[in-house]
Amino acid sequence: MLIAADEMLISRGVRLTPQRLVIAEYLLNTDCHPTAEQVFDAVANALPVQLSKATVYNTLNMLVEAGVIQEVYTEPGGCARYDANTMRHHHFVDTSTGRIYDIPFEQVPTLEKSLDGKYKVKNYTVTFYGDRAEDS
Amino acid sequence: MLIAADEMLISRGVRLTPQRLVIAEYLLNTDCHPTAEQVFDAVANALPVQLSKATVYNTLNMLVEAGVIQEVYTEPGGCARYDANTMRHHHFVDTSTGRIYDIPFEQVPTLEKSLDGKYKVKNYTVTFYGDRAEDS
DNA sequence: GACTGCTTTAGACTAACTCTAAATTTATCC
DNA sequence: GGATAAATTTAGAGTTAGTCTAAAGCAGTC
Ligand SMILES: [Mn+2]
Ligand SMILES: [Mn+2]
Ligand SMILES: [Zn+2]
Ligand SMILES: [Zn+2]
Repeated sequence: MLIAADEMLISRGVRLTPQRLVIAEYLLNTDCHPTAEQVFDAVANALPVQLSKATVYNTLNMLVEAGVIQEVYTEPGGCARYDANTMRHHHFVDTSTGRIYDIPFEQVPTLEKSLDGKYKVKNYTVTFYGDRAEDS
Repeated sequence: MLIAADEMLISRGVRLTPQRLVIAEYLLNTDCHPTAEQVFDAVANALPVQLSKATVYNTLNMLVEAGVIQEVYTEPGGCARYDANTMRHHHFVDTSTGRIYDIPFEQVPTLEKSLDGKYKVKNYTVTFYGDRAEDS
């Protein structure tokens, strides 16, 4: 069953528009970490009007601000990807397929405390690269 | 004392040109992880000729290929930074100054083994964000 | 129905590169 | 040293992933 985007947006104080609804609905129901371009392609023809790229970017930035999604960068020098998994988690990039998998935060030892007192760590990112077996 | 860029380049089979020499010399003697723009600004007037941005980018890519430097991305969506520290290491970004510090690899617990058998980890990156005290 | 304040749109603009084609430099051979 | 060939550099055009702008569309309020 689909996660209800309308309730999610309303609960975060975001005004509903058809554009916002389809974009949020798409993101809330995929785990494929799409780019802005991929979001545009996926939702454009679910709308009766011509969708603008500016609206896609504006909406994605809005959803990030509202805490509905996260912006993630997994490829050095690559473009932003969008992720409705807002739990703190890590990423694994399958370097042969390009697919991105979520790695639960608890599955990896915590690193905050590994730096000495000189560094006050507020946040950190871990991205793994390699091959994932059983790629179904 | 300065690290000798000419020997380093020759030993890697890179042809010497004045442009390559000043760029490599600059990078081998700083730990500030400069952007291409900053490299350009730092070396441009050490040369008797007009330096082209294309040469800076070409040379940086060359030095990466030759293993003399590393390209690192520490800010989400930000541009490439160049790093003559080619040891495997982590980065700490001071979010108030933007300065980037090297964190020795051994100072942080190894993460290769933390993922289950489904994932064959070939590489991973860890970037810390926060404040560094004693910022001299 | 007018006023107000979002929201959306097309397209101009930007930053960080990459590519191209011509000019310059460097290396090789005599 | 001079001819030739190959590599390098250069200015500027092109590209990609965005952001910004200004006008048009819509929604909620009086
Ligand atoms: Mn952004
Ligand atoms: Mn590159
Ligand atoms: Zn994710
Ligand atoms: Zn470094």
